[in-house]
Amino acid sequence: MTNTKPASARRSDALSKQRIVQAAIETLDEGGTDALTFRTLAARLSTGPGALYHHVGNRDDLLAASAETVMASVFESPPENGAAEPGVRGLMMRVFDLITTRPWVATQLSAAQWQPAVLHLFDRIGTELDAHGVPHSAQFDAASVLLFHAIGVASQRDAGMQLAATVTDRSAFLDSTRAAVTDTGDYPFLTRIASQFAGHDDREQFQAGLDIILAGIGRG
Amino acid sequence: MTNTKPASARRSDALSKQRIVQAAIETLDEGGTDALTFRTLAARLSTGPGALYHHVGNRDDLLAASAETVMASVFESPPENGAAEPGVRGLMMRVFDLITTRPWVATQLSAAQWQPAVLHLFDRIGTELDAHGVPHSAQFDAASVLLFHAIGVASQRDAGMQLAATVTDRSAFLDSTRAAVTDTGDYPFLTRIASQFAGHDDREQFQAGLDIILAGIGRG
DNA sequence: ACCTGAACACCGTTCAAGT
DNA sequence: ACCTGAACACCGTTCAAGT
Repeated sequence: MTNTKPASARRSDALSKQRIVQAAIETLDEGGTDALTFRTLAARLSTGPGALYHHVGNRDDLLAASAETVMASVFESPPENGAAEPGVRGLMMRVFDLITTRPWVATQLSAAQWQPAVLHLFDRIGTELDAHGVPHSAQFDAASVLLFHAIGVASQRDAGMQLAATVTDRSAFLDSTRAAVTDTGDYPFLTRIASQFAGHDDREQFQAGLDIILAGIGRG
Repeated sequence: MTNTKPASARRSDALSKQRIVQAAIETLDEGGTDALTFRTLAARLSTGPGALYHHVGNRDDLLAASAETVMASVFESPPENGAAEPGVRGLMMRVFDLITTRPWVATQLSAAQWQPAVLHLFDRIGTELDAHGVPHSAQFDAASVLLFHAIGVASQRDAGMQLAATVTDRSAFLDSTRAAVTDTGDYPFLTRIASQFAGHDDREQFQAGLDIILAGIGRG
C-alpha cells in the first residue's frame, strides 16, 4: 500500500515518443499550435521539459510527427459512412475536412516544407491518379497542383469568413488599402464580388477549385 | 561643431512606419524571417525596441506591411524587359519569381491569413481574369484556385531540391517512413517518380500546374 | 507626441546531477 | 538509459521615466 499513486496525473508507464505525440495531439486539439509548449506538455505527462528530448528531437519534430499521425485518417476511406467518395476527389475532400476539424493541422501543413505528412499525401495523390488512368508522364505535374491546392487552402483557411469580414467592414478594408503605396488604392474585383461572400461555403469553394484542376488534368 | 553626429548609424530623421518597414525589408532580405527581431531592428535604426511600437502595432503587423510593400513589384509588368508575359500567366510567374528571390515573402504569404498582400494579389488575379473574358459567375472560383496555387507553392518552396534530397537519401527517407504507423510503409508513387527529380526545375513545375488550372478554367 | 531602455512574462533547449 | 528541473540565451511586449 505504499505503492499507491496519486489519482491525478499518474505516470502509469515510461515515456515514449508515441505517448508524447499522443499528449501533443490532445494539447493541439484543445488549444492550437500556440498551446503546445514543452512546459505544459511535460506537466501533462507529469515530467520535466528536459525528459521529452530523450524521445523527440525538438518542437518542429514533434509537430511534424503529430501531423503525420492524424493525417493517417484521411488515407482510409470509411466504408461504414455509406457513400464515401472514391478516388482523388474523395482523398482531397477528406484532407479538407481534416484541416477544417483540426485547424492546427492546417497551420502545420503550410508551415513546414515537405514534412512526412506532406510527402505521404503527395504519394497518395499520385497513386490515385495512376489508378485513375492519368498517363505516367503527366502524373507528377498533376499531383503537384492538387497538393498545392490543398496546402494553399490550408494556409488561408476560413477563407469565406475572413474575406467577408475584411471586405464588408469598410473601415478595416480601407485601412489595409491605404498601405498600398504605389497603387491607386482600388480593389475593383474584391468590391465587385463582395456580395457573393454572404452565402459563401468554404467547402464548396475548395471543391470548385478541385474540379477546375481535375478538368485541366483530364484535358492535358 | 558640437552638433556633429557619429558617422555610423546616424539618426538623420525621425522614425516613421515607412522607415521601419524599409529597415525590416533589408533585415529580412539579409537573414530571413528569423533575423527580424525588435532588438536588432531597433539597433539598425539606432533606437530602442519600445520606440517601434509607436509606429507598428506588433511583429505580425510589421511582417505583413513588409510583404505588402515588396509585393507591389509584381503588379507592375516591366516593359523594358522586352517580352514580359501579359495577363494572369505573367502575373502568376512574377509572383513565383518574387518568392524565389525573396524566400521570406514565401514564408510570410503562407503564414498569415488574408493579409493585405494576399488580398491585393487576389484582386489582381480576379481583375486579369475579367479582362481575359472569364464570365463573372466563374471568376471567384477561378481566382481562388490560382491564388491557392501560388500560396501552396510558396509554402513548399524549393520543392524539387527538397524532394530530391528526401527521396534520394535512402536512410532519411526510410526514417520518416517508419513514423507512419497505420500504413504499410510504402511510397510507391514517390519511389517511381524519383528519377524525375534529378533534372527538375521548380519554375517549370509551377508553370505546368498553372497551365493545368488555366485549361480547367477555359473548359468550365 | 515621441522616445528610451529596463523589466516582465514568457519561450526552446541544455546540462549537471540524480536514479 | 532515463529522468529531473534549474539555468541559459533568447524572444515580443509593456511601461515608467524622460525630452
